[in-house]
Amino acid sequence: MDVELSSADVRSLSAIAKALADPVRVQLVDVLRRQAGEICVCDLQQLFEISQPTLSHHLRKLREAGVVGVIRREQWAYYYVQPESLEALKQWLT
Amino acid sequence: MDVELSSADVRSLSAIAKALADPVRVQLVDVLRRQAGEICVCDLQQLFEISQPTLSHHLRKLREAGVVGVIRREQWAYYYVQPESLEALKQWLT
DNA sequence: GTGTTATATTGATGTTTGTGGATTTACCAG
DNA sequence: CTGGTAAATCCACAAACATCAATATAACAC
Repeated sequence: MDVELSSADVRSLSAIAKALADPVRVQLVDVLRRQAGEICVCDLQQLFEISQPTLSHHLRKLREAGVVGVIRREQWAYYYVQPESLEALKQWLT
Repeated sequence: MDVELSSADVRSLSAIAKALADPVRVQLVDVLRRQAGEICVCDLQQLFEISQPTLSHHLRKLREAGVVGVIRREQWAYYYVQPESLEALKQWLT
């Protein structure tokens, strides 16, 4: 595509970039993408040396940007990457 | 590549994302990439409805992240995209 | 019901950010 | 040298952010 970005595009792209603008969140997305499936928050906790509220905060940021989704089963929450959001950024970078 | 990200990779990727985590900067990069050459700051001023110090601030952020470079000729400063930096992010997203 | 576990939210704190007015630096033209 | 212009830096301030302790919510086990 070669048309100008709409202001909606600009806002959307910068929002996705903002979601990735933290080392913890880049690593979270990396782990989730590698998994190619869902990961329980309880498992993420062991991979990151941050407090539980901080992890929850970062997952929320990613969720609000549409980068990840969550499904709750029983008492657990399973997160997964939503590839479309990252695809938009990738396309723009191409 | 399918190896784990090093902590340097993580920091580098999040730093580039951070540089793109603002609508003004996304638009700046978009304009610069479209141009496929150098653009004078004096021309950028007319495209953006922000003060000169604010524009300078955003260009500095992009510069510090290695996303853009600058060359000074006479009394003007010409900015250009450094594609390698964006390529790293794009590769990770792929 | 009580107790336990998983996750989210609240509240507080220190840090970073975006913004623009005022100033400075650097370069050019007389 | 003086005057003018381009761009960066300084300064202040409000808003957003990352972090974690404390608390709340929700689902399970008994």
